[in-house]
Amino acid sequence: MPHAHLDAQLLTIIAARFKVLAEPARLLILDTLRDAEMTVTELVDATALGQANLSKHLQVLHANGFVKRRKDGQFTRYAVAGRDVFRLCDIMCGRLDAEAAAHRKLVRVR
Amino acid sequence: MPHAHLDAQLLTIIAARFKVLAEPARLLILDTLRDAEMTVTELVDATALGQANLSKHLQVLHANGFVKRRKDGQFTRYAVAGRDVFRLCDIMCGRLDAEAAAHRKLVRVR
DNA sequence: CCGCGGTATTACCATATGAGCATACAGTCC
DNA sequence: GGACTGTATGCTCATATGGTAATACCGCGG
Repeated sequence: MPHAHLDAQLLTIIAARFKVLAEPARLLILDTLRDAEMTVTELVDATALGQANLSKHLQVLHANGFVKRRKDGQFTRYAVAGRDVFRLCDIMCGRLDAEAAAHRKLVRVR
Repeated sequence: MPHAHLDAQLLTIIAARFKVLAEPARLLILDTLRDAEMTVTELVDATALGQANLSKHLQVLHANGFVKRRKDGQFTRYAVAGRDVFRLCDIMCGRLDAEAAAHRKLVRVR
């Protein structure tokens, strides 16, 4: 059967989620957290982002369910909430690869 | 083996791609084009977006490889370039479903 | 209790971008 | 060629948002 079209309101919500990932800094944070739980300070060191900036991005990521956090004394330890984020990035990268290949084919007509 | 971390420049490119999808209007366009090739005017009717606005969004979608276009006389017929866009949306929707379910579980403690 | 390190928040600026209008451009038919 | 339809492009405005500095908050150790 044909696909049911999406409601306008749902589209807005989905767009908002994509917007969270539409930011190099946030992708960097997610990539840095890929295999390890880290504190904010550790992230500051690892990413070279400002502390306030980082903290705000972490709030956004958390509010949208991309990272989970855990209070540990005076520290806050962040980790990615699920692997599907990376699946999204992988698909995007796949698109980039395909385009790059197509480009090469156009340029080098051998 | 552990995953290789992504280059900052690549992250910027990926973010730019996500940004294209971070817009309800563009998602609406893609959804409208899901199963059919359409002209700009048809899209204006189907989406209730302004013509100029629509045309600009189509340029963005095309520049980023999400739609392909075909000149047909004085018409320009647009179509989705690949199905992977919908895979991206499906993953996002899956996330939303999971959160909704978790919410219900929290609210209705039965 | 007080200072301190770790984190979150607020205020501010600069920038980016979506919407809409007007207009330019292109192809078709008379 | 001129009028008309279809599409793209500039321009302007309003808004949203990322970066940063200053500061508030919070838990811990002395």
